Amino acid sequence: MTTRWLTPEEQRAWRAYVAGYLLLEDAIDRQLQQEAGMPHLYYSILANLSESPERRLRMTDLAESLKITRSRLTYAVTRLEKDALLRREDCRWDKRGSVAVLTEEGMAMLERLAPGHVETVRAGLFDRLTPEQVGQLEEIFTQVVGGFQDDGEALPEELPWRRRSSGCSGSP
Amino acid sequence: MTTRWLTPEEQRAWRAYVAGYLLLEDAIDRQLQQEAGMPHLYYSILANLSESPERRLRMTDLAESLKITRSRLTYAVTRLEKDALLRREDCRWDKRGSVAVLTEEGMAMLERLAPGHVETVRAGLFDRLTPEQVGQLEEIFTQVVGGFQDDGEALPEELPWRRRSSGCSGSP
DNA sequence: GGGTCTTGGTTCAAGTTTGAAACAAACCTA
DNA sequence: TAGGTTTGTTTCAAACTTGAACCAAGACCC
Repeated sequence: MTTRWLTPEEQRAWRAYVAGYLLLEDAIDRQLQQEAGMPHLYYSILANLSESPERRLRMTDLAESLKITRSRLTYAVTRLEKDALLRREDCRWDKRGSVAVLTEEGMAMLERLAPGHVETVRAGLFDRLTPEQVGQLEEIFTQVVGGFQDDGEALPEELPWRRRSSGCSGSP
Repeated sequence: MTTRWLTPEEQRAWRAYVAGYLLLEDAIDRQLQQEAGMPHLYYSILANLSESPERRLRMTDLAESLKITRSRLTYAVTRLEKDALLRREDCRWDKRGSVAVLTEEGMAMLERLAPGHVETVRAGLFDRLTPEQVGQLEEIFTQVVGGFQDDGEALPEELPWRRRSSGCSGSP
């Protein structure tokens, strides 16, 4: 089959989108870099941990939830651990595994950074959108994310009862 | 003033958006990397040049149009030049300037890559959206981009008649 | 003309990302 | 239970990005 090129509408949308996310990411990265010497992803790691039960998550689950590679996560976590914002612990039920745990310092850092970060996200995005557009944005990207889930796993949750829970909770 | 946190709707939209663009960028990068050993940005540089008059653009204009730093562009252009996909020429009207010019090889490469690239963008994004959503996406990100224009330049086009054209066209 | 400021572009070191390869533990199967 | 496969994670080198510092060359100003 011959290529289905983008329609003019799609082209315009694509260009706007690419320009927009570059500007937005840039603004966010710059803000966090200034405030804490840390890029957006690293903030997201801390934020993600802070919302998990006991503020801990297995590496693979964290990577999956953040949509990044394990290797990328390893590097980031090593750095954050060096900064004492989180620590690694061995998973007691699976000796291969390791879990990242947010430290008190990490939590404090997050609380310090959150207002400025939110402000940047607002200024760059939400303050420019109507409530309807916020809904549209969610809908659009939920569909996008959903699309990739299907691709990756062929049959999502093929064997639900075998899915290991992220596990490794409970204090040491 | 106390922080205006994100509403639940905004939070959901933000999460979906961040996850979505990571997956999308990843898919696009991976596809181009496989096909041509080149990340998305490098493809965009070639594409951008191919659409300019005489397939040439000044570095600064190119950087601005792509929303990236000059330094990042310098690095990318150096690499692409090494691959003979474009070449640098001196700007004759401004001895500081240099222009990137798409070569025949570059154009050929672009034509080879375009179908697969479009297919990836379609599969990841447009095939999952209704025509209305395409319009919404454009609207949303056009507003986002617009927002940043204002920030950067205070008064956009403050002195329109002084705006230098990208210039440096015409064959050597 | 000779400062001074701005603009266009590159360079450099430090930090990050990538994908493939390496490892080790866990799981399976005969 | 030994051998083979899968899974969880790290390591490594190569590529890319970042921001600050730098070097011209234009522009402005007296």
